[in-house]
Amino acid sequence: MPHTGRTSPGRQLEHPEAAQIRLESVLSALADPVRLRIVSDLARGHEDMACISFELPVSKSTSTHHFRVLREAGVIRQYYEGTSRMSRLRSEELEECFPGLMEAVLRAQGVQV
Amino acid sequence: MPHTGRTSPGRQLEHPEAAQIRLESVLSALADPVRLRIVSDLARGHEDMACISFELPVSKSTSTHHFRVLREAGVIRQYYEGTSRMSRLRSEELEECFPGLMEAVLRAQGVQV
DNA sequence: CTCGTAGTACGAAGATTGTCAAACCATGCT
DNA sequence: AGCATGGTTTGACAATCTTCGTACTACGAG
Repeated sequence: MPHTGRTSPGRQLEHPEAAQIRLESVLSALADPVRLRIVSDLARGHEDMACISFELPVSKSTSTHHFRVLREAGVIRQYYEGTSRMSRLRSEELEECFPGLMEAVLRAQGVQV
Repeated sequence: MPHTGRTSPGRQLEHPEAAQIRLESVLSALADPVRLRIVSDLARGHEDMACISFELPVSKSTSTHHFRVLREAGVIRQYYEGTSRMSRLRSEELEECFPGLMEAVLRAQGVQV
């Protein structure tokens, strides 16, 4: 099977554009311990991690739910890589929309920024 | 009744100490349009405003609820002044706990910081 | 003392949220 | 083809949240 060395198509994932990211949604997304931990882990150099490698204290479906909330709020970007789904922080875009916000949140979480 | 020129005792209002303020609670408190607006109004120079002068698009009881959420999260400090209740941002303490957080949120709300 | 004003307390209704299990789908490997 | 793995979907449930109206309390003014 031809594999161009790129990501498989998979299903399309909805992402808001940078301009559509709303502060309220971002704050809401970050106001949960599980999601705050996901974000911290991503910021702690674990960019492009598969969902499974987060070892969250919740079930698979709950995990899916939290990643979706983060994605739809515009906090992370996700893409398929084979059978797993990778996530990364949308740092630059968030910095553009809400300068200093993520940095403040991450620092409050004890993440080296 | 002797009136020393100070605030009336009123009922005691619960406020978390600076060290007890949790990031998650603050984010949660800010993740609501009504409360975000209260905070913005307070930051926009309307320090020490009585609840009533906010002209919020909700009923009195709902208003009380939102102010309490903000107070219990440690975002605002409230005290009685006669029959009305004054509120002010706990800016310094928040800056101590989560440097840059409020500033980022307020700027995202278009408030001059 | 009486009245008006500012706010609180107490349900209650309705929406949203976090959680799970079970069934399902997609990809990659053998 | 068949299977294992990683993730999704659906439906359910309990907890929490936002909202309201009504009844109540506290203070100040007349």
